[in-house]
Amino acid sequence: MEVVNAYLSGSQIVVLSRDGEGALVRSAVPPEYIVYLDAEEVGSDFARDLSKSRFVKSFKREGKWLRVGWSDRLIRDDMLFGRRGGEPRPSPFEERGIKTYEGDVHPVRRYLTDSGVEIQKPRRAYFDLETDSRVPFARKEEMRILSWALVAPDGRRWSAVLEADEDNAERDLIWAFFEAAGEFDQLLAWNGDNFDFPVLRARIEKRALRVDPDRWLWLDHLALFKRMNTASESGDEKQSMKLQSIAMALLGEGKDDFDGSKTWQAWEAGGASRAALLAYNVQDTDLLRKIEEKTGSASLFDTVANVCRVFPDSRGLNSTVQMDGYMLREGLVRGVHFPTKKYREQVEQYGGAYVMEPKTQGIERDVHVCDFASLYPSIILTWNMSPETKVDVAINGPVWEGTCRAPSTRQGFRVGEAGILPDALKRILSLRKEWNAKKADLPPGMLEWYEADRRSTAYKVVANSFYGVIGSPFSRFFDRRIAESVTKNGEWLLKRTIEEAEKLGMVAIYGDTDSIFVKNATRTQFEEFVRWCNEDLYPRIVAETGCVENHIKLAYEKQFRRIVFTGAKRYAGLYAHYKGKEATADSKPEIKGLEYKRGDAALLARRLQEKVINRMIVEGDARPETFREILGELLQRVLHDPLLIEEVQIAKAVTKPLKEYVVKKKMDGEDSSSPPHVRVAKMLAERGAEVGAGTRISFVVLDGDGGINVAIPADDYDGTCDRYYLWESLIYPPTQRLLQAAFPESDWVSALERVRPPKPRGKARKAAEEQLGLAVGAPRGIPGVGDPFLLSVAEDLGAEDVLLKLKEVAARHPGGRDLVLHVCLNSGSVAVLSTPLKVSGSVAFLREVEEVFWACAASREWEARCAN
DNA sequence: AGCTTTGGCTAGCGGC
DNA sequence: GCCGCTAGCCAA
Repeated sequence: MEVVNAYLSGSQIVVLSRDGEGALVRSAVPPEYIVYLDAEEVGSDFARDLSKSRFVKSFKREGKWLRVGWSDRLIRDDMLFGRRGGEPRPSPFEERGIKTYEGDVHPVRRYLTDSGVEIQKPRRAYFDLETDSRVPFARKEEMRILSWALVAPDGRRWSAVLEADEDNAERDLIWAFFEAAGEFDQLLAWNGDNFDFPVLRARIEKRALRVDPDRWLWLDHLALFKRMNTASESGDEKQSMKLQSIAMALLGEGKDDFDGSKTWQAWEAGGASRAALLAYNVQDTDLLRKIEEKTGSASLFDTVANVCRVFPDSRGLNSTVQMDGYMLREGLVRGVHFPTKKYREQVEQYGGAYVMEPKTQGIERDVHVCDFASLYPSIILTWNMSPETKVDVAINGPVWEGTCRAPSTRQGFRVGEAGILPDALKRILSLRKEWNAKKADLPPGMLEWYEADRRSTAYKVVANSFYGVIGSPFSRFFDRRIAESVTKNGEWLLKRTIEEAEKLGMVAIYGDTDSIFVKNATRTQFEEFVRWCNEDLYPRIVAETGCVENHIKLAYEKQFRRIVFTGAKRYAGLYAHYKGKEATADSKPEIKGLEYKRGDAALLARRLQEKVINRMIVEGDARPETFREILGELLQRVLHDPLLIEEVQIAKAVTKPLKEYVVKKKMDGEDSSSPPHVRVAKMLAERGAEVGAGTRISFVVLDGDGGINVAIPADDYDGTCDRYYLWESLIYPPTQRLLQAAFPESDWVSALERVRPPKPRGKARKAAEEQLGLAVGAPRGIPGVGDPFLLSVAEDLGAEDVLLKLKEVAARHPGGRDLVLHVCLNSGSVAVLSTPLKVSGSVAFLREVEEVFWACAASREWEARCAN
């Protein structure tokens, strides 16, 4: 039997499936709250008590197991977790020291597992809601839906707009949506988990619509995209997760001039304006269809869901859920059950992989790289790691008969019969092979070819998630000892391999988790080394730890013609060949970890790094002058030219609700500052923007000169920012580190590191301050209302020029009239004093003033330096 | 409420 | 200027 959805509804599980004609068929099964117990552990007396208990609805012996069904969920919670009332107390099983198995498993999961039904491919549709922009998400119960659009994969589309600002009209609108959605099983919306889905549920309730939303599989397209699209080239693609940005990067379309924050106004205006709202709504929804057409993520996920026997909705995206689905069935078939999942307090971390600190000097040439094929899965297979094969063994001395021992953790495992985890892994990997073979037999591009390709990828996804799930304290399969044995065996294999390479005169300059970078070897020597490792070394050393199978395999992956490291996990290199295929003249460099790859680096920083990498790594230019020239040119631009917001902003996500950012108290009792992106996030939230966990905050630093940086939302950018900060903190350091690593003998520090002219001090400052009647040490940073504000004092700047420019700025600024600006000329010194009336309005003005001032200072400074 | 892991780098803040 | 700490992102 095949099932497209199943959910608890009242006192039954509603099961939906599509028949041969595609019609939706409903059936119902009773929900079961089951716990498995080890019969021997329970003993006959307690077993009899249980079987007679009024809380127990079903009682069955299944081999060594007792299968006990509770009368309902509350009884289950009470019996297993001691959850009734407020006071936690030990459960009857805990009191007797009896382990329970799978007691937490949800009735729908239980039904899917026990019945062995197949998960059908759902009929998919995409949708998007437009809602009243005046209402924040927090009050979604009052958030009127203005329009909706629904698009099918074949391009058919439905949409509707609110007729009147009345409850009945909205009721009709929502009703029409569910009528259109009726022929589909799975509904996707961008960021649906955090917006469209909860809004729709809230409005169904508010308008008392007789619709059961559980009848559909709700899948957040953004969450799907994030999970499935892991490959990304540069930081450019990580700037924004907004639908329009992703569509732009992926499809080259999507930018719409409609202002999403003004939906209410658009609707209220009626006529063409309301039509534009709906058109925008439909167009956005169609982007989802196009994104899927391009990526195939949802199709792949359908396949993963089918393999794991989970439903393809947002919940099913979680690895723990997928593994639960796969393994519970696997266990049932083999007569194995897994522990009940309980809430866990934070648990201690375990040790992970080995990362070598790069041992390089400048740009290295001809570096060979090998890596282990699927290292963690092959370790689990080789050492037969599984909860039920785990066994205590002697820590020292010979390995016991019938067991193997992880060399670092000294954890033992029985060998011979495959454990349930390795067995499942083996099946998954062999299925992957099968589908790969089928794929190879089919003409590429055929429907069946795509399906085979997705199957193969789906099995790979599941196999790769095994280790992570074993290491997760939130998973049923969590086993710290096994997880640590996996990582530490990896370390052991990596270090043993390095040792052997170095015995042969090669030099390992870097390695991370499963890879080794080697120099002082020819291609043939390295090939030979890898072959020897596979044929001789691994079978031998693995057998010495008691293993009876060896799945460890090393592969010669690539050779770098040139490569430079700035530290662990950070490098840029150019291939000589990749898997034996020679690089061509237009081969792109491989860049890892550098700011170029990071979504939280300023665009100017990424572009500079890219340019320098291309020059020194791709083109092989090794003259420091080349780079000094590039740097000098950019510095001039950064200090003097107009800069676009995209070039200067930084974007960072807040990872939790704003309230949860703990504000520490300083020694003086004052609150300490949050990170800049959090401060800006709070500003935006105050203005009414939706800022939740995961929201990316784009901001610009106006003043990064000591103390706490002054940052503003990118939307407030008016062309002014702290250009010295921009250069000294954001743009130059990433490239400086790269150049320092590549050309260690050159000096990349003194000349360009500090470009901010020194603040005047001593006599010049004092004179100006006296002249202005200011106390020494006037307030820094953004002043409060009415505070006198000493911006800067400097010597010998061509004071007349400065004054002229300042007047221009004052005249241009709308709030200039309210701002008292004093410019003091005193024997060649200039001081600017301002009394802002309203901080928010005056900040930009003040910054512009300061900008002018320092620009003059900087050009002097720069000229002086160039002359030297 | 639900959650795949650990290792490493960098920036910002506060305290000395 | 250094160090401890938080935070975010990336490599594997």
